[in-house]
Amino acid sequence: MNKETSVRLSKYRRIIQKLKIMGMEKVFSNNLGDAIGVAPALVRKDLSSLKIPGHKRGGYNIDELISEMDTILGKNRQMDVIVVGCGKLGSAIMGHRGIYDEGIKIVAGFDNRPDHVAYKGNIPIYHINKMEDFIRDNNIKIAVMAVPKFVAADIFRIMLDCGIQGLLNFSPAELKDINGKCLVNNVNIAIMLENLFFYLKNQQELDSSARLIEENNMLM
Amino acid sequence: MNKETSVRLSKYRRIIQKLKIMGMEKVFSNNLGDAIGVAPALVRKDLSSLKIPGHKRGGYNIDELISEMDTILGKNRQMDVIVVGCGKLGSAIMGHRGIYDEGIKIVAGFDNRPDHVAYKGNIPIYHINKMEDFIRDNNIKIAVMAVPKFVAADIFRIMLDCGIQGLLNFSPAELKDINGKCLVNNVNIAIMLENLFFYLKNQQELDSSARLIEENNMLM
DNA sequence: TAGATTGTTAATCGATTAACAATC
DNA sequence: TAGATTGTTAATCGATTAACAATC
Repeated sequence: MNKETSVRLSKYRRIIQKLKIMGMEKVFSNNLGDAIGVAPALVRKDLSSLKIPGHKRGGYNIDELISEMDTILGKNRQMDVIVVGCGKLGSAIMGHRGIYDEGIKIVAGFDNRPDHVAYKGNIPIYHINKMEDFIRDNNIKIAVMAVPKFVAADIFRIMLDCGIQGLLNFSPAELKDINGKCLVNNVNIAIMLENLFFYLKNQQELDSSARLIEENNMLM
Repeated sequence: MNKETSVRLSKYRRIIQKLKIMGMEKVFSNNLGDAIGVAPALVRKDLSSLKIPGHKRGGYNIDELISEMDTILGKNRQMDVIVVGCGKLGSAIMGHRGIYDEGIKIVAGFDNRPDHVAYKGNIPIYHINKMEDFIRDNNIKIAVMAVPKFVAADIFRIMLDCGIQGLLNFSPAELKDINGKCLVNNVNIAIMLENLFFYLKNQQELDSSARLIEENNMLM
């Protein structure tokens, strides 16, 4: 299963959950396809690759679907993460409502000045030099990083050493594990904004040339 | 140009900038290809689609490249954005170093309680009901949203009305402009973390079955 | 039964890469 | 000149979709 497929599954799950809350009991591949904007055939393919059976003419049973998916996706296990770097951004993430709602638990924060962090809440904050032991002792697999650019690579190296396998990186440094043991999701806010500007600029150019063509056509 | 291409161009630009700082004067398609992990042919295709000429045997001139790209990508224009929702996350974004470094300027923040926001800095904070006029008066095209889930859709609608064309959305609501006038980048931290867990779980499964196959092979 | 929907195979599509002539 | 690199065309690849037999 590739990353795209995994993301699609998570979308299906979210939609099915909503349908269940609405009181529905079954769902068809075309419902799910419409909802996330893919062909029904792809939905069927995804589900059949997970060995989740549908019923000819009867679609997929929602309860069955949820329980199968939760098992396969590990959603009913504990999802513990740590936040490394508890400045403004790290603190904001620690208090982020959406994470809590999704059933993910932030079990600790780490900072080089644990007494000075902005975050006030129930998550313990430790000194960064406690991180390595904590990760090993608590078998943490996934971390969020929100540290200044110049320390990001060093901290990442330590994380790799103690077996972190997934990282959501908000620091402006582009991180990558060349050994492929750790999947990194770089969330570079500045680059994302820049890309919006780039894309927009380009669209405008396309628009204006489209307009020109349109005008030319009208002359002909 | 599609979004992927636009993202690639922005990566080229970043690398070229670094090469320039290192004192280099030219670069070849295979250098850029290696750096971002694509075939040199794709680099040449991208650049030639922008009408940036290379020199047979001489590669691409770095100064030429930067100035062409900056013009085409609009990097030398002013890049003004607003931040809507100045809670912890919005405030953190307003003070984010990476955005400043990239030359993007956050010109205003908006909140329903402008007197209570955590952010302390030089960016003016206005009441959310001033947003519409501000966007129109200052011709703002791109916004960052960091509001609670339940108000996201309403605020988005107002933004669309006053012509916002790009949105970086940190609220947990999945936003989309059905008319395609506004490109939305949904950054859902919880979903990103969840996907890391999903992907990881799946990898482990694959790993363990790979190990089984491996072991079986050794027996044969 | 007729109609609807799954599960799967073959066709399509778009994006990337390989290959190579042009040429510096 | 020989060698290297671009610019572009054709081939490849992977992912998505269309189509359809199976069957409830």
